[in-house]
Amino acid sequence: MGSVTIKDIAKALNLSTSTVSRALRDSYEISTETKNLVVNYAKEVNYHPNPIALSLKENKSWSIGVIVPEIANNFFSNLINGIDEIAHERNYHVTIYQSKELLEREKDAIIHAFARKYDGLIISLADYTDDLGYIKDLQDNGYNIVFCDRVPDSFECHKVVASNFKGAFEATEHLIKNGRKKIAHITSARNLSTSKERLNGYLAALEKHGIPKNDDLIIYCASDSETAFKVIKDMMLSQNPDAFFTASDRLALHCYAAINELNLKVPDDIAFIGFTNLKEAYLLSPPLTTVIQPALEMGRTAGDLLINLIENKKKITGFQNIELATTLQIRESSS
Amino acid sequence: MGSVTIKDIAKALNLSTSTVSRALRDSYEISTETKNLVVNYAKEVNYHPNPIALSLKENKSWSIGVIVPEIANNFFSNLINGIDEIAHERNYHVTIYQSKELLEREKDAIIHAFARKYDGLIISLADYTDDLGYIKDLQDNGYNIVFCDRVPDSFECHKVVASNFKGAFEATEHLIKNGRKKIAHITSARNLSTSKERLNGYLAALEKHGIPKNDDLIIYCASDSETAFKVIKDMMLSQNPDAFFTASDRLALHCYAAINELNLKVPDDIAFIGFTNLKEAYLLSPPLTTVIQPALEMGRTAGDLLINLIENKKKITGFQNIELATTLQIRESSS
DNA sequence: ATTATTTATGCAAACGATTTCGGGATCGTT
DNA sequence: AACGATCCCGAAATCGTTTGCATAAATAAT
Repeated sequence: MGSVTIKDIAKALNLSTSTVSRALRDSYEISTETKNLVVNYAKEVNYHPNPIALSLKENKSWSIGVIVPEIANNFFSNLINGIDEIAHERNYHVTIYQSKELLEREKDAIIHAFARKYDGLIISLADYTDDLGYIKDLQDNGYNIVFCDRVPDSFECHKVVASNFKGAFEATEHLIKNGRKKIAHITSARNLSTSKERLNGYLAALEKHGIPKNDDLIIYCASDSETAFKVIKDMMLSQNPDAFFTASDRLALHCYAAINELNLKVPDDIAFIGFTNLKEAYLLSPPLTTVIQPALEMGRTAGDLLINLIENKKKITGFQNIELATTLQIRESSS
Repeated sequence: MGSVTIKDIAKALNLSTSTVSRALRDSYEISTETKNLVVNYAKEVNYHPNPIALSLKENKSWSIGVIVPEIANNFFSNLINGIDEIAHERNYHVTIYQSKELLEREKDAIIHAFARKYDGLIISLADYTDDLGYIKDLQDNGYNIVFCDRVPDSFECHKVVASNFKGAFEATEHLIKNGRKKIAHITSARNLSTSKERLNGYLAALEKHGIPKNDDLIIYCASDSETAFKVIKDMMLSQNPDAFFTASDRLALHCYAAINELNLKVPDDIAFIGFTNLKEAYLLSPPLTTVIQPALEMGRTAGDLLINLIENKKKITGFQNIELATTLQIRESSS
């Protein structure tokens, strides 16, 4: 509870706090004798400098914040793992916030991180985030922010993303080449950068192969998971597509569940590709073909970029815009 | 960047910092006129009090730390969700640490949390944690710690756990009642409280039904995932059990993979029960029977307990020891 | 022997906020 | 008119640390 302070040491050793402080930081102005005295005593009483006092003084916390919609999601937890690895290597601590897809919580988190003097922030935006003005203000004020995965498109910023367009394009084309003609696309909230790009990739593949766009085959399922399952099932019944391309972990599971419930056979009745990082994709029945995002690597990249920005404000000019390749992992669900 | 401070407001309004502070905290000593003046101006310039300064003064951070072995794990991320919900309700922030099953990182995290004046800590211990002395010291010093899931057994402390013994007992008995005679148990590191209790539950069920213990059917697979798969496969080949009871999410997946690779049929060749919180358990083929831990509720309980301890040091006497019921979710893998 | 220089240390301000104490107005009561 | 009460407000200490400046003692240079 009552930790030892520099003042306690000073009193015990009959020195001033300044001397103690300098001795501990190995300043040249302190005699070796005194230094040893102080250092040994500090070790003995298990002294640790109070990081809060340091933060107050230095206006720096050696911590970065990470805001994701949801932790219990393979993609995001791997992303966090990547960030965490780098942060740990470079002596930073990570504080994780969950927005739960709620603007209110996202904003709270950002304000908290800023107020707490976190040295920077990595953000993956919530579903319906529209008012990004206050984030831009922060950024314009010199606060270090790196966006990751779900990024804003209304202003310039540092971004680390997966090749969503290309990934979606390849997945769709793979389905087409396997003879599928009526490919449904289940995606997340329409304003998300990831949704848009994946949709565009999907559409581009259709167009390339002369398949007309069919709006009935595209549905947006935002964060409300309860209705997602129902909506997907309804659309299967009404439209009877011969393939599915889903845009997230969450949606892939809902689709699988819907398919199960309707007793459809994959891939005979319907082919299936997810845009997921599910650890269990290969154990599903049949094993799920999926566009894999390099979540860990994205996290590492974003973490590295952010810390470079923090330590290095001068050298990096212009906004970084890093895209990492996805890979199409073909399994049985799409053949 | 340069946030507005109370000093800035005082200067701008020609008041003292004390007056500004009091006005913002709605003190009775300040005239409504002045209050309005200050409050409006503060809003206008977007003033937020510096939580670091507050922490320094109050020796309180309104934050709690959570240490788990791994975030990318359904059980732990749900646990965290529970903690997060309660913390949010009660105006605390949560900082998550991953120990990665490493003592070194666990210790770092604890020291960091303590130094940062986090108001308390929820810990789920790493694999091989043996030296718990320094944690006990902290606890004896009055630092608030609640252990959750993986708890120490060498000293008294606040605990929130699942009914591991009972859950394992019921699962094993269920297998026995379905005619299985040679039931293997795959579990985690032997020193973990959860491993011990689940093993005991398994053994108790065997004993009750007159099945002798067979050490060849029990294997410990600690955090090293790469060998786990191989070890499990070897044991299947050499021992040819007719059922599996695994003690964690991670191990359940390795087992499923091993079964797949050996082309065994579940449940005809081998029955299977996991002790898991896999979201996808019902989509595996066949759907996985599992002992479900109330992860979210455990998190909420631990969070609540911790915050009660923090705010309320007097009233709670003695160490709390809370056990929450597991439920056996029967699906096709065990019939 | 006197002055200059080095060596080792202490004092005090600063970071941003709260809070104890005290004091100057203003008002009412007698 | 005098006294007490009430109402507003400011000065200063405090939390733990760092750091510019001052100072004392010891040594070196003249």
